[in-house]
Amino acid sequence: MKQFKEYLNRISKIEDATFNELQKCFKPIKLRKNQFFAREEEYSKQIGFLKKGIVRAFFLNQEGKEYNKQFFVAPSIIGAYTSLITKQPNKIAQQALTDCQILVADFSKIEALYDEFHDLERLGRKIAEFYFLEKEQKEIEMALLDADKRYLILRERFPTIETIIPQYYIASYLGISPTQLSRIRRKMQQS
Amino acid sequence: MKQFKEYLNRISKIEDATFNELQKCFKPIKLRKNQFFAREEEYSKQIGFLKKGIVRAFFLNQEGKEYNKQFFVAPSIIGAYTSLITKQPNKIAQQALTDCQILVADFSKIEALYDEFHDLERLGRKIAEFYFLEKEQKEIEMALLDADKRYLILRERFPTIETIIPQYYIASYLGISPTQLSRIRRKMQQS
DNA sequence: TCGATTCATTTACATATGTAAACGAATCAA
DNA sequence: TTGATTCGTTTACATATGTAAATGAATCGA
Repeated sequence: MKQFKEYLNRISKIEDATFNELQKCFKPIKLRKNQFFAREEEYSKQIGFLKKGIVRAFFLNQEGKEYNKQFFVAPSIIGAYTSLITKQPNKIAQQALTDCQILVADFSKIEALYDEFHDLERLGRKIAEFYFLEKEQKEIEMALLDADKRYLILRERFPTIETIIPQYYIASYLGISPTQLSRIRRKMQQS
Repeated sequence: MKQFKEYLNRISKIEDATFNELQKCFKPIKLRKNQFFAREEEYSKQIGFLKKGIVRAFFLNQEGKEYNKQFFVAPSIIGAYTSLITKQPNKIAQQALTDCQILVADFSKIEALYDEFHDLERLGRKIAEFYFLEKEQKEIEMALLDADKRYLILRERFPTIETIIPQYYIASYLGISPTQLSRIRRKMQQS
């Protein structure tokens, strides 16, 4: 729990009393590689704090092909945020890419605490803002940079990720085919 | 101000006392077509409520070519949100595409009110969440749909927009060249 | 009214990228 | 150890899309 508290505190100061209430909502679980934290079509109820491991978020197009939207590398908050907020069916699956340790809570319980603890509401605001910033950052990268550069950025940001997950996941994250990623990798080796 | 209050109330209930304090921060301004609400490289200070008109958000790539990121159609909140949150220089310009009526406030004044008014903090959270949802929606559209379908969606969402702004702005929003948009339009006329 | 400007379209061409299939290396399980 | 499986790469080919330039229509200002 210490790791969790520090993680939250770095986002927004949280009082001890607040964290005490908050932590009561969370329980540790383990996820094996390839198990799911959130599934498509379900109404998501749970939010998690990823203590250890890597999780991918992905969705499927009409032909059933996967598009990897995001990688969560611990420490990170995970969960089908959009489904939790909108109470609509989840479009985005989240799956463990490695064995994971996670603290899990019912999101409704946390929402119920917002009324009582203003600093928790503030934390919620900061997290939403942070999610927004991440999205905008990716939007700009997708619009401004070609796949070569996005690949380099990904490798800088998560140097270990390539040793852990297959190339075709990375290609999908970059929005290109595995063939194209292979071409990019070859070109980069030559120079 | 009524329109503004109703707009906010639809996002999150706001008490009269809170709104009274809040509205003191805002002043009406007008923007002529092509004038800027936010500029690149500046440290943004102001947030706005767009009462009337259309504003585009865009940024430039290395060659100085514009990419239209978003269209704000009244009623809407505008402002360089990322710069306001991070206090970093703004990367995204916002420019009036039509004559506009806007309520403007110093963002720092609003942030100062967060401490006092819990319901305002909640509103801030909801707005951040809403921004996030919008971004995720666009991310999914960009990843899953080809330009043809994204074009149709844009036309459904803003039926008037094509009569107001040039095609090459729309092409840029869709992430394609004007040539390609023209090809798509021709194909759609034929069928 | 007339010339200039803006803008959508079109054409020709080059290129980037996807798809499908084959191949081979590495890994894994029996 | 061996056969199967997974996965990255490569090849061949088709196609989508960008760029550059020309054209023509519409609009605007003097």
